[in-house]
Amino acid sequence: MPQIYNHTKIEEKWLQHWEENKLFLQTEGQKVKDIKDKVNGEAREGALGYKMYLLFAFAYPSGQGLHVGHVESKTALDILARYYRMNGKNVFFPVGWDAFGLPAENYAIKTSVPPVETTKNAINTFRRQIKRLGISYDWANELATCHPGYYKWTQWLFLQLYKAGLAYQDTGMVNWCPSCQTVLANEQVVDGVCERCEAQVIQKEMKQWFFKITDYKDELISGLDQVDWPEPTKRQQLNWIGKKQGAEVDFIIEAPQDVRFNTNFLFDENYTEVFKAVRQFYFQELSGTSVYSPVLDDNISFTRAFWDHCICQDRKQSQLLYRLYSLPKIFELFYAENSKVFHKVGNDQKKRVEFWIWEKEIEGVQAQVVVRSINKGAKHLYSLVWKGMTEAYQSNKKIELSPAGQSQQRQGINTLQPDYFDDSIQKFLILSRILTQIKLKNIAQNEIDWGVGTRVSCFTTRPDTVFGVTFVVISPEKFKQLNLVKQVPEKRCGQVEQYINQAFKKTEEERQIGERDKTGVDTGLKAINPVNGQAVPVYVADYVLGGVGTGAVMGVPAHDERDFVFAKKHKLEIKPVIAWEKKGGGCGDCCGCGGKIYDINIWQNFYGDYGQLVNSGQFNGLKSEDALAALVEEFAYVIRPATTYKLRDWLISRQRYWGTPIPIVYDPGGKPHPVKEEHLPWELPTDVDFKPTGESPLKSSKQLKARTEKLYGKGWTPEYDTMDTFVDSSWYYLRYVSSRDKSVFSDSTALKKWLPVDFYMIGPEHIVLHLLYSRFFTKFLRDQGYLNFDEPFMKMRHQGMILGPDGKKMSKSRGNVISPDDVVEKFGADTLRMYEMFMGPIEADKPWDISAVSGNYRFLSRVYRLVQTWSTMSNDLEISIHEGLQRKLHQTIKKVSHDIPVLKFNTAIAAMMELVNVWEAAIREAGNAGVMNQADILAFIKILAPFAPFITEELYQEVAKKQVKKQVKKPVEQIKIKSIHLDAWPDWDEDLALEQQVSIAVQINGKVRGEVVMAHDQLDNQKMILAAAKKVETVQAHLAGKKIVKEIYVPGKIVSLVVN
RNA sequence: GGCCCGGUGGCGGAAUUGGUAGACGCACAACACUUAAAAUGUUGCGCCUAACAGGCAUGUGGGUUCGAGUCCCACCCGGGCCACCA
Repeated sequence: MPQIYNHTKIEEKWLQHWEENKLFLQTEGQKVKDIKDKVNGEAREGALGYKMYLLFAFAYPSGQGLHVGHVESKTALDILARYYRMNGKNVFFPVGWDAFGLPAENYAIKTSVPPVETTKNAINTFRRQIKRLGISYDWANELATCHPGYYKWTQWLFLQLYKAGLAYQDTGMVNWCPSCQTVLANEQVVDGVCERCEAQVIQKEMKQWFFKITDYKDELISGLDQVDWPEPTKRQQLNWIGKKQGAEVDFIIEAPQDVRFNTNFLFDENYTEVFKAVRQFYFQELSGTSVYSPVLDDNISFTRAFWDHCICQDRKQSQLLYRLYSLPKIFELFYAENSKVFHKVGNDQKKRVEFWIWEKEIEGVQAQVVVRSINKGAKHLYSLVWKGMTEAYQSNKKIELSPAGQSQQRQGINTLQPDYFDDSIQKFLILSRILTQIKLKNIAQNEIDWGVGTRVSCFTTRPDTVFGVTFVVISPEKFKQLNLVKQVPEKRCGQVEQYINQAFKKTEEERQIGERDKTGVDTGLKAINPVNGQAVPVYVADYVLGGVGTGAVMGVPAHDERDFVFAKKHKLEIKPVIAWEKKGGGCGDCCGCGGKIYDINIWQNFYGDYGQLVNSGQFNGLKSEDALAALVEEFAYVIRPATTYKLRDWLISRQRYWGTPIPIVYDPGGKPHPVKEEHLPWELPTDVDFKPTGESPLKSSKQLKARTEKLYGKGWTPEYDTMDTFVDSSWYYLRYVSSRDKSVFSDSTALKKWLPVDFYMIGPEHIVLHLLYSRFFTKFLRDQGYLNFDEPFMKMRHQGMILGPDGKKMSKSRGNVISPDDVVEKFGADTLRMYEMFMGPIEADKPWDISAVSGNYRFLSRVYRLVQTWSTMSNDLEISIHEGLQRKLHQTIKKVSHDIPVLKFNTAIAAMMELVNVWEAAIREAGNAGVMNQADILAFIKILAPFAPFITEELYQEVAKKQVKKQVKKPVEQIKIKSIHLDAWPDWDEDLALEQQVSIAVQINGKVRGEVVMAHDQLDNQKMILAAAKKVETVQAHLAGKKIVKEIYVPGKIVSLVVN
């Protein structure tokens, strides 16, 4: 029997043996094998049940092969897998490849080697390396995203989203990397340059596919309560979704005297009348007035009855709100030059009724106003109908409408149904919300110039500072959209237009991040602050972004840093409206009391703090937190609570070859149609030119075009873009459980058995997007009836990074990359695994230290030698059980059993090292190896097994065979022993694990001066212990001549004496 | 600028979550074995001090407590993510 630890021989032997015996395949083919749950070691940390789905972050098989960073996280998860298996859990531990992606394609561009080949080679390398490490993956369900058997279902998923209206096409400016020749997501642009190649990113307009992840924004927030994830990870998800609560405040932009009236204004002669109506609309009663409509050639009366419909209990809020939100839309239809008008005659209770229907598209929404005749001559406004909404209210019932663009049917609300307003203000608020969500072009656009009245909503998180508004800033985008340029006084017109054009160019070229200059231009327009009627200047400035909030900001320089800088630069008034409590006497900086004294010349951070309202009219003295409610109560028609989100829809189109083709075909008219399901997988063609041309490489494929025309008809063209690889990796954990299934994306029985994932190990680099997208897919598939859970990953932890020996991130360019192959060759996989687990906490970043590896190699060698010695000699030995060693063993089993589930592998290994130290000392003392019996030795090997699977298997087989040989007289070669990795985890004896003698430190005035040693069953005897403590010699020396003031005894821990 | 994570011997890191700081390993030193080296084993190893005894020590400064690496306040340093987000 060899005494020398030959790692290579041992590891290769067992690797082959396990492979041949299919040791770790929990599933065979697509069927999930049922394993009887063992009773032993039942759920030590509880709550996890008997199945255990362990998932390792989907890996991209790069050409360089595995590096030591992969080894750490894979080993950690492997230890869990082996531990849970030995504890009787049904473990599912699959592996697969996120195989689509840019590196293979870039390599193809350089060398013309097809990505299929490079990817295949890379996967083979990875597979070999991983197996060599002894990772106990279930290879039967291995998958790769670039395999048609997988991406068929990625495409199927796309089609499901498309059918549900959650995949849509839109044109927009996208980030374009001129070097990679592709569209980049915002998150792939770092400081204005491409994350991958560092080329300057430019903006380009393209038609793209989007997934409507924003539909799930609220559930993506609330779902986080269900999962056990690190808090910072949850916070990052929340940050990304970026839900902000605040308020929208409406400012009315008043055109100054020299405003240019449009000559072909429709209602020139009626201007005063319209003007009057609008004034009343905002500020007064409207009933009794009428509006002349040229198309109808008649007046429309806003009768008392009309308003009666609108009135409910709380007159102040409901009526004003209604007018505010519905009337601009009605007016717009009436006055729009290009609205269509239909005339219809119908019957209502046998009476002839005439209808006039105004129809116009307003921002993609077909809006209708129906007017019907009541009496001869008089016309009565009847209803408002909006086509294209997704929800509506009829009477008091909420009704779901089919998604926009899907149905040609008219949809809408009968806003004037009296019973709609029957009971509560709540419904009214809901209605207002719906109406405000339909973005309208400004009621004062183009031809109609009201003289008053462009309404600009400003989103703010600080409605409490609304009295401090001294200017309003509108983003260039919004300014253009509202057509406010037309209202700008002539002499400023050129300046404003120039600024806006410049701002757009700036976005096009690229936004310089470093430049924080608060440029802007005074438009000469004035906005009315609704709370105090003050007219403040309106600026256009590009520090306000079109896509954020409402694209317009109320400038409160006293309490917002950016507004402050802007005000200073443009010499605008700064008006503090928040007061803070002064700490201490408020004496300035003499005593560090932090007296908060406001100075409009310097910006200080605390200006942004909450406090008490001052200079705010009737709201003075109110706390910031209470201000919104009070403001809404008073100014409901111009201030309303509002919420904004940072999250945008997910742009999935990539102008790339090596990805999943988007399953869409276009008819000769250019209209998109989904590829029929029977044509899936919609295969990626092979006859493409990889060289970048600025267009999708698939355009060069004759195969693809021919296939499309053959299946769909002449003149039909395929979609040439492929999908973002995040799409592939957002559902792979569902496919694992039945990866070979050809009939369904994932087998429902298998899903029920294994999902959701119990433990997910993932690097911190995937925290935001991968998780967000995966959660979105899970929720979508649940809503489609395919899944019965809300969150895919129940528990998640992150592995840290292994840094190079220089303490820097490993990278090829730094030349500090460590290959696991070299380490495995020199020390073996067991040592590599042990070392990486021993380096420190799994979540921390740790530098690689090759000399430290030898410590673990030494440890394994010692273990090997010890067990071998014992095994060789045990026949001739008198076994005398060593009590200290027994106790240490059971303490170690306990410690390791507790540490593994919480991933504290480093301390578990330290504990085992201690045991071996004690063990060796005991042997030295006894003079021979007979200090442990066989059961104890096997128990130790077992707890080491998850960490070092090869050496433990070897030793276990040796020792166990010996035992069998004693019982049945057979040649050793014929004895078959079950693998250690399928055997049961050892139990510990709680009594033995308990420390018999406990040393209790004695402190005097907080300093340790001695200790008393107590038997563990005496620890509750406070009197005795205090007495003993005082008798300790070293303690006595410190007590001499002093008086004991206080005596404290913390059971089992410490005695603390206070003397004077 | 915002948010997050860290700061403990020469190094990687322990510390039952408020109870004897430095487990375990590396490196280092001395010794043993050896002609010698490697390997292996034994012993030592936070700093100050000749030493006993003691004193000082967990980024800095305060605080709470019988007792603080751990809790609170202020600050310094390093790393990561986001960034003109109203």
